[in-house]
Amino acid sequence: MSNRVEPICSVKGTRDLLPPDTNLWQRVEAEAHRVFAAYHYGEIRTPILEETALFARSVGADTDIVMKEMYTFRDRDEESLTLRPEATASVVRAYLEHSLYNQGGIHKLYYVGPMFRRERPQKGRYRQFYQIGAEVLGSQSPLVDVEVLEMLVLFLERVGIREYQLLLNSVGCPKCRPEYLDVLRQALENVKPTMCADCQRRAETNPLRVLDCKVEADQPIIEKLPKIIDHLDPECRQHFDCVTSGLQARGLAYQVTPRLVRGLDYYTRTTFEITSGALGAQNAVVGGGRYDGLSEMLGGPPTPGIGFSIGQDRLILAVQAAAVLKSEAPLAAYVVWMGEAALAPASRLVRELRAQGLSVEIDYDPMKIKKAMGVANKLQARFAIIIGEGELAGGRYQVKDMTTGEQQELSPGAIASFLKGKF
RNA sequence: GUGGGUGUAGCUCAGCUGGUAGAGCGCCAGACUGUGGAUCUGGACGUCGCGGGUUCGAAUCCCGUCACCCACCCCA
Repeated sequence: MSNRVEPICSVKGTRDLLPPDTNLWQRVEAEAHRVFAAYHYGEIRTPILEETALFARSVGADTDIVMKEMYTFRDRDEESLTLRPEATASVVRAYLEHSLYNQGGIHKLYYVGPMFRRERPQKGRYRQFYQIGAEVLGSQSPLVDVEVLEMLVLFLERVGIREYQLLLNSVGCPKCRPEYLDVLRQALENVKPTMCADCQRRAETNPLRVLDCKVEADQPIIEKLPKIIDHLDPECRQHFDCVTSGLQARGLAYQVTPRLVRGLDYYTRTTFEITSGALGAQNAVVGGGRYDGLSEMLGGPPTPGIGFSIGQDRLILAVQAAAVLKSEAPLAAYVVWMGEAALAPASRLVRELRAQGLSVEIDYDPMKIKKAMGVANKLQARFAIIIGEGELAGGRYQVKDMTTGEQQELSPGAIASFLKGKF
């Protein structure tokens, strides 16, 4: 008798991804590799662990992410390390660390991997979540913004996402944003008392967040508040206009959303978000924008940048809702053998087929044919290959099409090419 | 960090006002000893999340606790 031991579960907000779901994850990632490569992006892989200061300096010391959501700990030598809550800071850090700016030109990089934020989990929100993101460093052209969005839209359509909205805004730059904030604060002074409690608080702590309020009664008030896109300086205004006209020229639909305010400090000018229905409250699938000052914040030379990150967990939810891609990993054949004498030839055939890249399964425990055919069916094998005494004697194996029920005899050497013709 | 909901078989869930557990699906076996998907028959499987309390008796009532889910917040 064994003593009962406490089972160990995955920690809160983390989860195991299992087949067949992982097949869908792989296909989404494969599509990202294809699309991004077509736009001439190269993959970057940065450490998951970074010095804490990297995020404090880039994301912003008084953002929610840095203040209360990071997994931060002291290493054995007392250094403060953090599990990355996002990847843009790491990408820029790597860009500077390897002096890529000295190579001239622009750098287009993308990444896929896990991020960590210690929030209360809910639908589409996990403590370990996955992002697929891309960054362009070294260009301040608004047409790069347009191209980034074009690539994003192509990717989403490739994975079967149709119902989405591209929300677009500009948050100005360190020159014009403070001026806007003054205007906004002044405007809020008058209407603040009529707004919800949260907004009254936000009006003090973070006026931009007021714009994001979802309380119905506050909407008419918010409508009348000054919009940042009406207070951009000439350069920012021109940049924004170039982005919108560029999107129009390429037939990309967008919606200017004055309320769209990104939560990270490093954003400048263009910001955007892509939302999808069927996602619950956490409906942002993609967030991104321009961050022209980030390099300097991290001690590098002035280097404009723009990027986005896709919430892969949320994307998968949306893909599943759209039901275009399904989780499936087709099995080409299941090999049924009867009698000890058939096992070795069956194993040889399986090895040959697999070496040809065909997905093939075999069980090594003896089974009655009825049972074995049941297994072939359960595994959804496209073909069952039957090898028994008669087949060994005749040198030809039975190959049964499990979808039609048709069966034919083939010599062992002919099976591989026959199957390959079917896939 | 705050609120609400849910924890019963591998999965989805039923179990009324307390009398110590059920269905469907799945799984195993047989009907059908070299051919799956259909049907029928039989079978295995539960610390009723965990701990405590009330009670002759708790899956059921009470308290606590943990986990998951959803929402707030924030964001991907």
